[in-house]
Amino acid sequence: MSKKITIDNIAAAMGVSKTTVSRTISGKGRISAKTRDRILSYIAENNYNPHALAKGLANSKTYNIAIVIPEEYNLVELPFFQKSLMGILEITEDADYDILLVMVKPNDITQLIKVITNNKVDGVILARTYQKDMAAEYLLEQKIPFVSMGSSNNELIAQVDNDHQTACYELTSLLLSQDIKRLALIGGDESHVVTENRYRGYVRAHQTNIIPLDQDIIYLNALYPAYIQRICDDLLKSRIDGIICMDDSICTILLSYLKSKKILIPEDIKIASFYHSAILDHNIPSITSIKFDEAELGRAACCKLLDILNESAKTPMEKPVGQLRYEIIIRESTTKTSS
Amino acid sequence: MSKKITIDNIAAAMGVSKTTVSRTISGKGRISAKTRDRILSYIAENNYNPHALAKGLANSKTYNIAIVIPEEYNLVELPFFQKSLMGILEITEDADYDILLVMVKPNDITQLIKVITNNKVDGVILARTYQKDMAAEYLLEQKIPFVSMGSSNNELIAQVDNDHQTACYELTSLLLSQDIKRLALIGGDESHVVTENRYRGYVRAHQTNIIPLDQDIIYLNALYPAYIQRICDDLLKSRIDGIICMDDSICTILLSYLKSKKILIPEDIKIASFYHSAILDHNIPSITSIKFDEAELGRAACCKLLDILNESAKTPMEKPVGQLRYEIIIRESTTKTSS
DNA sequence: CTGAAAGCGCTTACAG
DNA sequence: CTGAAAGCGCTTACAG
Repeated sequence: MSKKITIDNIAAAMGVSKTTVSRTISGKGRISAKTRDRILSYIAENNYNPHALAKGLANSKTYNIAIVIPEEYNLVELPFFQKSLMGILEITEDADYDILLVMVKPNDITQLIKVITNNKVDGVILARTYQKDMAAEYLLEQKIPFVSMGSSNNELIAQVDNDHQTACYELTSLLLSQDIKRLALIGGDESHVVTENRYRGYVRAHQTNIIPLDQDIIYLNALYPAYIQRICDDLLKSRIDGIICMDDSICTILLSYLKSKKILIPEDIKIASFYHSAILDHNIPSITSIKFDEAELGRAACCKLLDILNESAKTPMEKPVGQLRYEIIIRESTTKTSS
Repeated sequence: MSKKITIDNIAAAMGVSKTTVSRTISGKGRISAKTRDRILSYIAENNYNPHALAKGLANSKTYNIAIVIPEEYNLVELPFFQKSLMGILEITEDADYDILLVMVKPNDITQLIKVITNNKVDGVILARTYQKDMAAEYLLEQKIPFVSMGSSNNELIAQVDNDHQTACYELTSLLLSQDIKRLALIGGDESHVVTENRYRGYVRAHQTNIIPLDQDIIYLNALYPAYIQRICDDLLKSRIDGIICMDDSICTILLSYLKSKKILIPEDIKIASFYHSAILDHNIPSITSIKFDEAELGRAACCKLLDILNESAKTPMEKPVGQLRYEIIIRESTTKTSS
């Protein structure tokens, strides 16, 4: 189309200085209503758009936010990432910021460092937190504003999260109170803070319900199908009544394996899981699970970061994010059989 | 940490002009080996990193690529998007570019326009193509380099795709040759180019196998569960032998409904689908499906765009992307029952 | 209310 | 081989 129009062009066409043009655009400083309106209408007609780079260079901002995602999302089909990302995008739609995607590996945050040292972003959202989190440490050290989705043990880190501990507490209590006394737990990566939180909820529920905890039916780091199957073999020998899976990926593998072993659910064993995903809900029998609003989590994280970024300049309006809720969806897999 | 170091600082410290520093960094123009090495080692020690914005402003590049994803990914749990995104990120890791995420709605590409007019990106990857594609038309008109993942009917558009037509042709032929003569087809959004391509493969397979086509057992635009169930009711009356689903989302809904109707698979009806996802593979019975390498698709798209972006400057090296293959995974849902 | 000028950090003809 | 200078498009004290 027509040539890219700049603030200089406008100034020349209007017979004013570019200072004036810049000011009417930014709304800073007093401009006579008359010249302002003239300039504004000229801008509208010739549909001028500021050059983000130049603007950014002048006030050392990039108007970009990085979302850091672990490479492991490559392997699993969990919709968590996609849904929370959509929530983040909803927020940035109306903000001045755009989203830059950065992928990091377990012990390799070079991509994040690259993006930070090249000054490509103003702030960062961490899509997952680890007990010992290289990315978080680096950002803290560099004094880059960031918020993490998922809890961190470090209080210096701005964070948003669903209450996984209470969620797991409630789910566990619910099952224990249904006469499922020997309730196993299979969890994922122990280095994830979220794994620890769920574990704690499970423990707490046993204490409250005065049911002894059996460490032999608690398995963490169940990351590979083969290991999950071995766990399953062990559990079958342990005469358990039920199993809580910490995510739908674990649960899916478990379900296939149990079916191959002709174990009936819920007759022989009750099953419950985290994440109310399609794969669990369409399963026969459908699986009791905890449902989080991932998009809401993304929205909350993004709002929080925007608040931090604007804090210095504008009034710290700290939009209260509200408690992020969850829901326990009861399905066939934990329902008493009518026999 | 230490203050951000600039080209000016280096020049001062080294007693040379910033021209010289800039040149040794970019490698353009002749510099004496001696001063070059001095500067280079100084840079390494004080770990200097160029300011991307300033660099970009000077040579009017942003070093960003936009990935445009449709909002509808919000609704479905298809791992397609996530996997192809990971492929794209793999490529940009070693390139100078970063990935900016842009979400568009069916009839609203304002976010894309915003990113383009604000000069935030140098090129674009379209994650989905439509028969009439607002985004593609806009980019063509603005002369922004872009490539689409998925086929387009417009030859002016750089595109990468799996061969969905041949894939559907082969799958259909395979089933027809197994004595599944009345083979229904349930497809998604007709405005997607990919839907048309699969449909054509289905038709072509009937012609080749000299089996009459029955339009009454072909359903497109099966976008909502309720509609899919109604289709299913119709099909059950039509005495069909098998059904091909154009995606795993449709297939999942179909499977639940068929189970609720006590229809046995594969005994009563054979089922096959596109997308070899966990949900179909873990289903009992497991579902025959076509497997694509989504990460490879992302990689190919990204390489192609990088080629286009570099074409003007460097030598057009047009890395040949190679045919993107697919695989038909035969599972229980189409296997002859031994009765 | 308005403008001339310097500056953000880099690049690149042009002239030695 | 090297440098002074102008420029990318915007912002913002400073001075009217």
